[in-house]
Amino acid sequence: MRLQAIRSALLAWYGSARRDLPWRRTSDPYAIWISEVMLQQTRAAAVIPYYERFLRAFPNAAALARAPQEQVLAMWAGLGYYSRARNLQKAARQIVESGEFPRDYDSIRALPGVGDYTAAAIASIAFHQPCAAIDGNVRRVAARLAGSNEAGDLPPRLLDRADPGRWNQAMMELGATVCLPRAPKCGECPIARFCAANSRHAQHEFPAKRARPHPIRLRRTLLLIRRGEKILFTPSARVKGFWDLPETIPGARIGAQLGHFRHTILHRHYRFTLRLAEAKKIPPAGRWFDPGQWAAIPLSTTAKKALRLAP
DNA sequence: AAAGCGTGGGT
DNA sequence: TACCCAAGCTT
Repeated sequence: MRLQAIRSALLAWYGSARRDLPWRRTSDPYAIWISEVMLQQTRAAAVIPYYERFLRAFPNAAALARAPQEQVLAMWAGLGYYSRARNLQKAARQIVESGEFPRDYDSIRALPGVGDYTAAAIASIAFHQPCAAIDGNVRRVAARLAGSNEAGDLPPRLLDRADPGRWNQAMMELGATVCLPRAPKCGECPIARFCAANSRHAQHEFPAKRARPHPIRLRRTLLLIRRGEKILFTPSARVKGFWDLPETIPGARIGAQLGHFRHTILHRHYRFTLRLAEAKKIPPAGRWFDPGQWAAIPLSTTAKKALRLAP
């Protein structure tokens, strides 16, 4: 494999074709860490507004460490995989405790919520350490390049030791914009001439696809219970740490149907019906929030969708 | 080590 | 509509 020729071709392409993403304008390890955690299993386009708001609210590890967890979850609401937000804050407290952001791969890897990929990304981008960051994009690019689903040794061999952070981002950018999972744009690919899969017209064979759990369809009713401007919320039955509209309240009088919406949580496909209701006795865990408070509390996505239907 | 964890955009 | 799957980590 012509490693140096591949490096030159990909880096030349990255120099001219990369997207302008906000986390590429910083060299602050804290900001790079936040962006990498937000990007776990999440598209760049979805991350951008969250990244900007989060850094404004919590500009450094100390600010994140001292914030109430409710405020951190409220900022994360809608981004998904909420254990990321809890781990982020746990890690921020460790960083403040230790006095500085960890600078080497092993110490970064030891932070809660940071696995092999994220540690390598931070170490290479923020600290110029020679670590290959291997995410889903890089695995796919490597598998096609080598024409094999056992190409795990390729990313570290290919890593550009002169600028590992830039190299890792170039590999991921190629996977995210050109070497796409279902319909790769091989005609636009700067390294197609080195690609074993492309030469055999076998791009679709890589990577091997995994089995998925079969979908489950569910129906649920949410209740809209008002007291003046305030609405009754209860702890979410689906997403830990979030507030949702109640589903059932003993003795409640169920009234008019206000609308429907769909919501999927992993393989569970819900169809929700929103109904007006009145309740004499409310559950002890219930709390009343008016619209002015909704931005400051962790509100589940189902509650947000339901409230859009409320007259 | 397989399974659980969210959501939204693309096809 | 239905399905795919994304800059993964934890237990």
